[in-house]
Amino acid sequence: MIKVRFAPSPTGIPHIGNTRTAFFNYLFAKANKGEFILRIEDTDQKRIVKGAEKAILEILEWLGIEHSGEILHQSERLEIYKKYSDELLSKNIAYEKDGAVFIKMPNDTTFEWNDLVGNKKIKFEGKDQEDFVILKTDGFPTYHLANVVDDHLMDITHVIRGEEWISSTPKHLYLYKSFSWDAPYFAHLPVILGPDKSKLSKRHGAQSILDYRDKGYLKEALLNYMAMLGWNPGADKRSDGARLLDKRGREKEIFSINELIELFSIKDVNTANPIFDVKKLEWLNGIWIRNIKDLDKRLLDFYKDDEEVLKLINSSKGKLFIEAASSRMRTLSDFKSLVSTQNSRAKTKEEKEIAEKLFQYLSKKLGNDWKDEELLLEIKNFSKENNVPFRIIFFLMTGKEHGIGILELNGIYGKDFFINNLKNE
RNA sequence: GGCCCCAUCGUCUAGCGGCCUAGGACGUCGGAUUCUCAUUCCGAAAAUCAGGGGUUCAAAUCCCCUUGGGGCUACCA
Repeated sequence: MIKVRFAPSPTGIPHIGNTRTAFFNYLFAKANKGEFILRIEDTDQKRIVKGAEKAILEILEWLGIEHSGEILHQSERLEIYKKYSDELLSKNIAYEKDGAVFIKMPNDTTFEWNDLVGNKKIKFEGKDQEDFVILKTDGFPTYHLANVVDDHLMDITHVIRGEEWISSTPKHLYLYKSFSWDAPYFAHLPVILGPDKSKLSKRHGAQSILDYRDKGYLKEALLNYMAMLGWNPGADKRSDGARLLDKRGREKEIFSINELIELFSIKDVNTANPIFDVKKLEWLNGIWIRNIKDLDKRLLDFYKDDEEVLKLINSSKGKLFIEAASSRMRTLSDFKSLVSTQNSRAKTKEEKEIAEKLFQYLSKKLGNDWKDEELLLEIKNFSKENNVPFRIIFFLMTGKEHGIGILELNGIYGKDFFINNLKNE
């Protein structure tokens, strides 16, 4: 049975790259009816960041990346690593120096494996390998030891991790060999780069999934985007060998989590480093906002601490607001400004005169009942007769330069809203 | 520096020897629809497939070199 793991170290809040690694492990497990476990690699006591583990769990939970079984902490398994370190010491594969345990790397061995990403052989010569520490003076193991021991003990079949681990894979291979254990399959995912082709970092704006969540991105969009960064469903998924197409006949790129699970294959992961493009993420988020069936619930959750917006959504007009706003949102945070009745700026003197004129005009033509069709017709007439561009009229009537349509606002607030704005200083 | 990975429009990518005068998407620019802004629709510009050598009847696709980018080079992961 296939078993994979996500093994973050709590030394910081995971960014898009780390999270994608977790997601690919999850997709791989799900796609193969396997198991996905979570292991916290807290072996570097000095670098542990308070709250990091909590953030990791929060991210996974929010995205719906569920693990099975207990969450293991390497810091609670020190005796185990000590035991295996001793074993290598007794086998003369390891030696002690300055109170730490080192592995003596053999010069005459070639370390080679077939990497699942790109399906290629990667080879390192023993002579290029330096001895390395497996047990530190503080009694904690290094990643190399703990990782190999745990992966073996937990029957991990596939190690899917970031490409930054390629260089240390020979160390791991040697450890497996020294313990006479079978090594798992390895799949090294290319790291995601920032717009300037450097490693993704704070400089590239909000970096953790939590930040994106707080900015109003949907998990569906984030997951969809992360999956498409460096992966795409190969044509071989279809019996006729054709590409997956959408309704318009274009290559499909909007995928639900279930579709991703169904289509995911590690063979289809790209070998090149993709660059994170927030523009495409925004576009995807807009698509998902317009397609998600429970937008109202998402908004309620997103604005759970915002009384004002909450009241609006829960009001009898809530549905109309959401409907009117949905095509105009790229993130959930757009909702608030969209439904706000706050004037975007003051009217100029000239605009005030037009507003008054428009008010008189509409009152005269429409009387007491401002019906949609007539309202629209009269606005157009006024626009034409007085040579006032529609965008000015929109501003005068709604108080904003752009936003939800006049007819939609008429349905929500009725004529008083417009009159107020026209009369408003 | 050494070792390793990578290389198709600005970006994400399709492509696995003939279907490629290289397709799609984001972004950009035009246009249509439209009550502003969006949405939706249509169209355009945008890659001599990093460069150079091979192999082959035929190469974006295979091989080599160069260049460029990335990773590792810690008693960090």
